[in-house]
Amino acid sequence: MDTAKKTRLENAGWKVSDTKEFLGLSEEESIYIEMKLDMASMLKTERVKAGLTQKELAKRLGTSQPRITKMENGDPSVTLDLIMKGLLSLQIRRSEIGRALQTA
Amino acid sequence: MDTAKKTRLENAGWKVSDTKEFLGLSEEESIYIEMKLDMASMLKTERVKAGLTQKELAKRLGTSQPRITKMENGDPSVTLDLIMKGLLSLQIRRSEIGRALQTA
DNA sequence: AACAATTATACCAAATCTGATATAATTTGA
DNA sequence: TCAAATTATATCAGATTTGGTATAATTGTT
Repeated sequence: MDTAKKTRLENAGWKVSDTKEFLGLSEEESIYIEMKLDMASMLKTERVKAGLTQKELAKRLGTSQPRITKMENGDPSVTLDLIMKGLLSLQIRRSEIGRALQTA
Repeated sequence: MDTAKKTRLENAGWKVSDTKEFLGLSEEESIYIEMKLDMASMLKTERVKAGLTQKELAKRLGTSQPRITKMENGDPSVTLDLIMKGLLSLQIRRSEIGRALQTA
């Protein structure tokens, strides 16, 4: 089941409650995905806070701008590893990451 | 990161970037690796605490016992994603993971 | 010591992830 | 509005990660 279908349903007026219920994921799977999505949006927040464009962050990380888009949007083709490296390249401290994970 | 540590990591299978990049990114790289190693040993600690063998955890996670070994020992061929999934499969809460990241 | 149970190492094919490129869509500013 | 800047989508080859299997090493028990 894919994102396109979810979007289609939503555009048709369906209110899809949450990722877990929709995809029929296990509890662990959904927590994992939410963790990743939260870290992804943290990356975007912090990049903007730092006044950088995706292109600039891409250069700093040694990757391409399109990949930054994927990272920030929680694309499934992006690992938590890559997102963490992105956060660290923005000088976000490990303690901040931990706190975000804890409270999010 | 000093040369001894770099050598130690390389001998353990970690590929540390070349000198130029090494100078610029060493801090982030080492924090990332330490994060992963800490999560890895947390996985081992929690598995043992739960009274499970690697084989049992492997079955629960849908993988093989040898991969659990790699996960617990922080083998470079294991992503943070996989380690997180392991922790979650042990019913470790996200908040605990966050706290561990924060304080470790 | 001998045996069983557990953990670690080596290797592989298949699946997934990555950076790159091209280009489309959107946002921003004059 | 219009052009420039920024962000998003599509595609792909190469690299990395994955689960599986075989087996070696270690640990624990009698």
